[in-house]
Amino acid sequence: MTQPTTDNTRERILDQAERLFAVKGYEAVSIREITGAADSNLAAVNYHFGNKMNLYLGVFHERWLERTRRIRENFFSQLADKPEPTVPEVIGAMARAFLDGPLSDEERLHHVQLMQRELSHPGDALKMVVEEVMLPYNQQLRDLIRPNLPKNTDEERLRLCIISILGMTLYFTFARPAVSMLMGHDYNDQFKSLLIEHITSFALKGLTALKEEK
Amino acid sequence: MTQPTTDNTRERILDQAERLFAVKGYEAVSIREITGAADSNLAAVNYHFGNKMNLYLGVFHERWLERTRRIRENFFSQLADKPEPTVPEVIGAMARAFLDGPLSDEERLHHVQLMQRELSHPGDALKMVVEEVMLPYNQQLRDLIRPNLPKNTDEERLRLCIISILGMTLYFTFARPAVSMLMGHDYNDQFKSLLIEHITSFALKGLTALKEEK
DNA sequence: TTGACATTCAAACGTTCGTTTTATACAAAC
DNA sequence: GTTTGTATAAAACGAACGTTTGAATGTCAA
Repeated sequence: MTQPTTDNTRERILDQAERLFAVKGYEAVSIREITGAADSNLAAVNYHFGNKMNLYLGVFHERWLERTRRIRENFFSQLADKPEPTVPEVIGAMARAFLDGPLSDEERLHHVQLMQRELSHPGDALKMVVEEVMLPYNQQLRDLIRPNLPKNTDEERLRLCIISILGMTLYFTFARPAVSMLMGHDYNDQFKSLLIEHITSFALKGLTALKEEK
Repeated sequence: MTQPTTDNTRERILDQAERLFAVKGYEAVSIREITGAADSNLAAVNYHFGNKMNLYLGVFHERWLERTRRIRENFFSQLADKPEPTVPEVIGAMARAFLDGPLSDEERLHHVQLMQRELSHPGDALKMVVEEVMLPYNQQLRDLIRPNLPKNTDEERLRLCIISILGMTLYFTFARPAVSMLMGHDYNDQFKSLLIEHITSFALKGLTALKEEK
């Protein structure tokens, strides 16, 4: 083989780093723990990524962004055969893409946990998360929904609605342990369906608030 | 004076520990940083609290719970002269209690950040947060709202609505930097008013989804 | 004044951390 | 065959960590 395994170690480190950073947080994970889980040498992190923070940013650039792309693709594929999707179709597609989409339960949790960490404790990755992901996705959602709203709909209020819907969806993902305790049962398939249903109908009704401004 | 300052050091440590734990997270803060900010000796933490984790739990028990109590009091005082408050009055009071209530901007941020950290990365304080605060508060909100809903309203769906409204409200607090970037301006008084208005109207409309179940 | 107790302090404990260094293995290039 | 470059390995670095120790200080009752 010419290129047998160019960089298997690097990929294994990224995998384990994403998992551990998501579960425990940046400071709570040591390089030794990551390289141990990745079956590689301690110095491999510094060889492939320079230092720990660069590995953290690498997780976002080479893993997290990829997951984001898959969620977005799933979202648009749900609307592919609908040239002019209705609002409930858009909202439903978004809820399904996040809660029942292309990611496994574990992947989805890690994905949102990493994002969550940057949102509540802004670090070096927040700018990228907002500018490269949240801003364009928010705008796409607005553009899909706006044709179905009154022409004089306030742009600022529409933005707040989109943020609310996404925030609600994220909340049901990363606060899963608390939600389970509050609801009295865990996240089985039936409950996930109920969640998607709830988010869709609640958000759909919430959006009607836009039609009643003075 | 008989009891001049029984334990001033202990209180200063709790103050600084809450601030630093909220801003940086548990693992990112060292005992040396806390005692330095509190102008006390390094060993004071271990003398007054035993160890670092006990100090963290102490922050929740002796600071965070107190803040929760003040928010709840503010909420109920808004409804004090209304024996049978309407749904918009309840929702509005909740949004104001969280976003414009008795806490300073800094206090509110720290309060929600601490809570947020436990929700997204469950630790030893999550059980207390959910059982002593979220469960009773959720129930009180449900009891206030239910009289104004159809009698056959599904209890489970109502719970989901309450969680959604609280989640939305929390989201606008702890994700403030991201929201600012998405909205294009910062959290001044005018924007906070707009937020309260938005949350109230969006949640009110969202609740109407409960009336249309099969 | 003495004794007992509570609190503060400086110093050190052993451990773990991120990072660096040095050496080794192995491929392709000359 | 030698050189060059890439990847992994073991060992060590100084710094910072949480925690413990034992002496010093202050307070109040006897």
